[in-house]
Amino acid sequence: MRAARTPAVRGHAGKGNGRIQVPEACVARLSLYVRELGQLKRRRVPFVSSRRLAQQLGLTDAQVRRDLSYFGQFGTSGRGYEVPRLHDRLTTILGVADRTWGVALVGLGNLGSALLAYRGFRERGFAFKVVADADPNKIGRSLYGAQVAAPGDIARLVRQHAVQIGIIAVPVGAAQKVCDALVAGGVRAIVNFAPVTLTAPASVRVRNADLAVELEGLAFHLARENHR
Amino acid sequence: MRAARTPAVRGHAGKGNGRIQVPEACVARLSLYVRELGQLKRRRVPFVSSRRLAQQLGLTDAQVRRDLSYFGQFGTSGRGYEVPRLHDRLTTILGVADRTWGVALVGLGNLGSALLAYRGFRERGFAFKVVADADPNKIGRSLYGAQVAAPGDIARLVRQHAVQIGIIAVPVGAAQKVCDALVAGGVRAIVNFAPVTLTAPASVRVRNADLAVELEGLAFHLARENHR
DNA sequence: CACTGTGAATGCATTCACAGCG
DNA sequence: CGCTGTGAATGCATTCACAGTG
Repeated sequence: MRAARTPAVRGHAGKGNGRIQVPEACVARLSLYVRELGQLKRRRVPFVSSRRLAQQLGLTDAQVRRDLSYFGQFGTSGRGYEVPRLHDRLTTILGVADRTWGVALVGLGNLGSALLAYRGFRERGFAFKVVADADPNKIGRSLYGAQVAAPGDIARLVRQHAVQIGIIAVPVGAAQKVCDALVAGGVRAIVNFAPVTLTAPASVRVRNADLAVELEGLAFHLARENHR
Repeated sequence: MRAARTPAVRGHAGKGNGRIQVPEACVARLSLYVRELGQLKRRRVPFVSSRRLAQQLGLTDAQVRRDLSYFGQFGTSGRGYEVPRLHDRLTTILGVADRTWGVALVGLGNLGSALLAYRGFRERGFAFKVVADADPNKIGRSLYGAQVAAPGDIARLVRQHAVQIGIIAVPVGAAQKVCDALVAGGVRAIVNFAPVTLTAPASVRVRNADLAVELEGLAFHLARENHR
C-alpha cells in the first residue's frame, strides 16, 4: 500500500492558476473520508463533526479539519459538516463521481479473479474494460461480463477503449512485459501486485501493492517487541 | 496507512549499543531492499552500490545509504555493499530469517483464496496455521493443506497455535466481529482487507489494505491532470 | 456555546554535501 | 579515485492553539 516508486509526487506545480498543493498523505485519506461519509449518508446522519469523523477513522480532529480545508470550506461553525453535501463534494474531487474510470486487468490467477469479482470497484466508479491472461484455456472465454484477451492484444485494446488505469496481477517473470504493453497502449497509471519493481516512463504513475510487504512490515515490529 | 500515534520504533546504531529511532517509512522500504537483494544474490552479484540499488528501486542513493545506516554499517568504501551479507543481515532484522510467523486467515472468498494460494507468503516466512470461513460448505474441508474452521473457533485456535498475525478477508459486515475474535485469541497484528475502519486495542497493530483505496488515489491524480 | 478554519510551532523524512576510508 | 556514512539543511506533514462564526 505504500508506494515504492514515489517519483517526487507533487500535488501540482501551478500555484498561479489557483490550484492548491495537496499533501500526498492527505490524498490517501481522502477516499477513507468518502467511504465513511457514504456510510453515514446511508444511515441518514445529517451532520458530523471533525471530532466524530476522526474518532471513527482513528485520526485526530485537527487532522480532519486540515485535510478537508485543502479542498474548500464545507463546515458550519457549531454544527459540523453536512454529510450528504460533503460526501458529494469529496466524491467529485476524488474523480469518481461524475465519471467512470476504465481499467485493464492483466492476470486471472487467484488474485486477478478476486479483483475482477470484487464489487467494490464497480460501485466506486471503476469498470474493467479490458481483461487479459496468458492461459490459452481462458482466452476468449467470458468472465464476469468481460471477454478474456490474449497478452498480445493488450496494447491495442487498451488504446481502443481509452483505458487509463492498468492492474498487473501476473507472476514476477511476466510483470515487466505486461507493464510495457500497458504503457504502449497509453495507460497513465498502474497498480502492480507483482513483487518486483517495474520500470516505466515518469509520466506513468506506478503504485505497488505487494501483499507480502504488508506482512513483513508487521513482522518487523513484532520481532522488535519480542526481543526487548 | 494507519495513523494513530507513531510508536517509537527503535533500531541499533553501528557503534555502541545505543538504540536509535527508525523512521516508519524506512521500515516500509526494508522489505523492498530484501526483495531486491534476494534477486541479486540469486544472480551471484557480489557487490552493489547504493546508487545501483537506488536506481533499481526508484529511490535516491542518499536515501538508500541513510536507510541502511539505521541498522548498522554494512558497506565498504569504494566498493559498495556485499550482497549476501547485507541480505542475510536485513532478513534477520526484518524478523523473517530465523523464524516463521503463524498467520490466521479468515474469509475464503476470492481474495482469501488468493492469499492462501500465494506462495510468496510461505517463502517469506509466513505460515497459515489457522484458516476459517463462515460458509458451512467450506468448514471442515481441507484447502492448501489447511483445515477450514468455523468462525466460532477462531479465538480458541489462534490461542492454541500461538498465532500472532491475523488477516481479515471477509465482507464489511463481518469484519469487526472477526477482528474481535482474533484479538480475543491474542493476535498482536492484523491486516484488514475489508473496506471499513476497525476498532481494536492500541496494543494490536492494525494495517488496512483496501484495494479500492489504491485505485482511488490514482484516480484523484488523473482527474487533476485532465482538467488542466 | 460547539465547532470550523488556519497561522504558527513542532516533529518527521528526505536531500545535500562532504569528510573519510579502502 | 569511487563510494560510504552522517551532520546539517531543507522540505513535508501533523499538531497546537485560538480567533472567528452560526
